[in-house]
Amino acid sequence: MHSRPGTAPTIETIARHAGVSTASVSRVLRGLGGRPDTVARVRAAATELGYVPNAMARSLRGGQSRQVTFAMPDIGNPVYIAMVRRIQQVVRAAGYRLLLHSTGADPAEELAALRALADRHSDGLILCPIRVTPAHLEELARSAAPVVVIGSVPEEVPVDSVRADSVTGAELAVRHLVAAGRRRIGLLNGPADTVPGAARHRGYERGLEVCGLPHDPALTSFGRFDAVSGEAAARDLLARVPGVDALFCANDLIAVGALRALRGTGRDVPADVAVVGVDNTDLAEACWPPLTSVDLGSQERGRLAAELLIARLDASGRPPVSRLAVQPRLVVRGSCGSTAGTTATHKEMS
Amino acid sequence: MHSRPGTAPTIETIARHAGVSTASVSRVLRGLGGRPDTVARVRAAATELGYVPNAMARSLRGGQSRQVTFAMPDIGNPVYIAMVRRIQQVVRAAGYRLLLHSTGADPAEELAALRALADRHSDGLILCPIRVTPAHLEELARSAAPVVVIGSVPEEVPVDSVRADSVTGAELAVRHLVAAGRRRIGLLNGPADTVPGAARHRGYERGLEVCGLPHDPALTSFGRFDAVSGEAAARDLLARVPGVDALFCANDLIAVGALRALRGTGRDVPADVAVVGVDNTDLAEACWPPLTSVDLGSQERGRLAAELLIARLDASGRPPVSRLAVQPRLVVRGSCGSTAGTTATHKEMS
DNA sequence: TTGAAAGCGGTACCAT
DNA sequence: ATGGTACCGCTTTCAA
Repeated sequence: MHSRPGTAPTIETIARHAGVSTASVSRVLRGLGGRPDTVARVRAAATELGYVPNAMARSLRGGQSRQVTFAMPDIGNPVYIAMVRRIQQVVRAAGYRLLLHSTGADPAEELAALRALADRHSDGLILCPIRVTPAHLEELARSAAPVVVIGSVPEEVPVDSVRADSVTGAELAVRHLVAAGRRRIGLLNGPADTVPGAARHRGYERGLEVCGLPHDPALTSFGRFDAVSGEAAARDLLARVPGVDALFCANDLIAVGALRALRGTGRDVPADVAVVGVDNTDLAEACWPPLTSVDLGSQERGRLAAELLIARLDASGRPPVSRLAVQPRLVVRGSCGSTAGTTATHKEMS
Repeated sequence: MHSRPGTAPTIETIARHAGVSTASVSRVLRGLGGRPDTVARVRAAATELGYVPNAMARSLRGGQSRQVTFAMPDIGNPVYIAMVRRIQQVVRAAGYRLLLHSTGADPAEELAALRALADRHSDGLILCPIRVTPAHLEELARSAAPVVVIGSVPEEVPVDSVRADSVTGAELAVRHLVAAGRRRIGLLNGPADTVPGAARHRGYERGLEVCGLPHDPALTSFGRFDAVSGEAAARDLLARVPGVDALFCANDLIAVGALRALRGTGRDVPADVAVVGVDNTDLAEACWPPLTSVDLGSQERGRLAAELLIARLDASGRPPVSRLAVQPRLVVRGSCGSTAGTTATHKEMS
C-alpha cells in the first residue's frame, strides 16, 4: 500500500545520505552548479531514496502554486471541453497544472471561483462567465491573482479578455438561412439575461433587418443552453407557429434538441425546416443531419486566453491589458441549405 | 488589478491588528474556543482586512493538500465526463478539490499520474487506465498516496477498485441483437490490447457462442475508441462483408462513427443494419437513430470510486481493500430492434 | 484562555 | 563551491 506520512525522504534525508548540507542538495537538484563529485553523490542519494520534492513546501516558499484554474459554465457542453483541450496544452507546456471548475452557470459559483484566488492555491484564473454582474466587476477589480475572461467585459474594467463575436456570428447564420430561401426563421435562445443569450438575440435581429425581413417576436423563445430545453422550446414554437421554415439555435446542444423535436413532429430537416447551431462542436458531426453551425473559435479563444494568462504570470513587467476578439465563421453542413440528405459537406465562409 | 505578492494579510497581520498572538488568531479562526471579546476582535480584524488563509501553508503544515486527482483516458469522451460529474459531487462534499488529468490513453501518462502523487500536491488518485501493464502494478504497489482504480486489477494487487462487467455487457448486446433476428453481427472494437477492448471482445464471442452462432473473425475489427476510427472501421467492414446485419460497437463514439459510415453507404438503421453502442452516454440520445447502448454504470462507478477514496483518506484506521463491481444493463433505443424510426423508447433489462 | 516557539520542506541569502 | 540559517504562513504543543 501507500507509504505512511512522514516516511517520504526530504532534502534533509538526502543531505545526510550524501554527507552534504541541505543547501547543497537544493542547489544540485535545481541544476545550479556544484563540484562534480558533490553533484554525483547528491544525485545518487536522491535516486536511491526515490526523492521527490514536496510541491506544497515549494509553493509556500516560492509564493506560487504552479496551478491555474479554468472555470466554465458546464463541463457537459462539448464547447468547453474543446477549450479545455487547448488551455491544457498551453498551461502544461508552461509548467502549470490545470484545475477545472464547472460552475453550473451559477453566478455565485463564478464569484466563488474568483474569490478562491485569495487562498493562493491557484496562480491565476481563466473565467468563462455566462453573465457579468456588477458583483463580477467588483471581484475582478480586487482579484488576488491574474484573471483572463473568456467573454465580454466593459471597457472600463482593466482585465485581459478574449471574446467571440456572437452578434456577427448569429447574423451570419440568419443571412445564410435567408440566402437559402428561408423566410420564417425562429430563434431558440438560452436565457435572455446572459451575455451570449443577449448577443445572439441581437445578431438574429440584425440579420433579419439586414435582409429586410420583419421581426416577429412570436418566433423567438428563451430557455436554457441545453438539449432538453432546446427540444421543449422547439416543440412549443412549432406548435405555436407551424409555418416556421428555419430554426436558429443559440448553441449546438439546443440544436440537437430541436432536431429531436422536429423528428417528433414528422418534419424533415432541411426540406421542411432548416437548422443552424452555434459553437461547431463535435456534436454537429455526430447528429443527423449534420449540423450547420457557427464556429465562434472556441479552440482559438481557449488558446489565446491561456497564453494571455501565462504571459501575465511569467512576465516580470506588467504587460498591458489585452482585449482580443476572435472572428466567427459559418460551417455549412446538411441541416440547412439545399444539399439535403447527403453526407457532411464542408464549406466555410468568413 | 490584482495585489502584489506579499501584500495579502496573514495571521500575523490579524494578530497585530487585534492585539493578540498568532496562535490565538489561528484558534479563533478555526473555531476553537477563546474569550468572547478576543474572538470578536480577531473576527473583526479578519473581516476588515479580508483575510483568507493561505492554502499552501496550511497544506504544508497539515500534511495534506485537500486535492484529489481523477486521471482518465480522454476528456473528449462523454462517458468520462459523466464520471467526473459524480466524482466531483462526492469529493467536493468531503471538502476536497478535484484535479482532472486526461492521459490520452497513454500508459506513460498514467504512470506519470501515479508517480506525481509523490510530490504531495494531491492526497489521492482515481485512476481509470485503459491498459494495466506490469509497470502499472509496480507503481500501484509503491504509490505515495491512496489510489482507487476504475477498471480491473489482478486479485493480488491490494488496491481499491470499481469495475464494470464489460464481458457481460457485450454479451447482453449480442444476445439482444440475435433475439431481434440478426445473424451476421460485426464487432467494431477499440485496441485489442486494452482491458475494455479485450473484455468486450470476449463478451462478443461469448454472446455468439451462447446463441449458437459461428464466430467469423472477418466480422471483427480493431481500431481506436473514437468516432473517426469507428467510421473508418465500419466502412472497411461493410466493404469486406456486405452482408453484415448488425454492428456491435465497443463504445458510443465508435457507434456514432459507424452510423455515419452506414449512412454513407446508403444503409438504413436499423432496417438493414442494427447498431449497438456501449456506455450509454448523452451521445446515444443525440444521434439518429437514437442509439441502443449498454450502460456500464459509469455514473455509479464514478460515485463509488470517489466514495472509496474519500473513505480511505478520512478514515483513521486503514479500511480493508474493496473490490466493487457494477452490473451492466442494456438501454434499448431505435438503432436496433423492431421499433425503428420512433423517438427513444427506454426498456431496461438486467 | 493565551502566548512563545517549534516545526512542515523547501529556497536563497550571506558568510566562509 | 559549500554550509548555516532565516523565512514562506499556518498549526499545535507546552507553559504560563
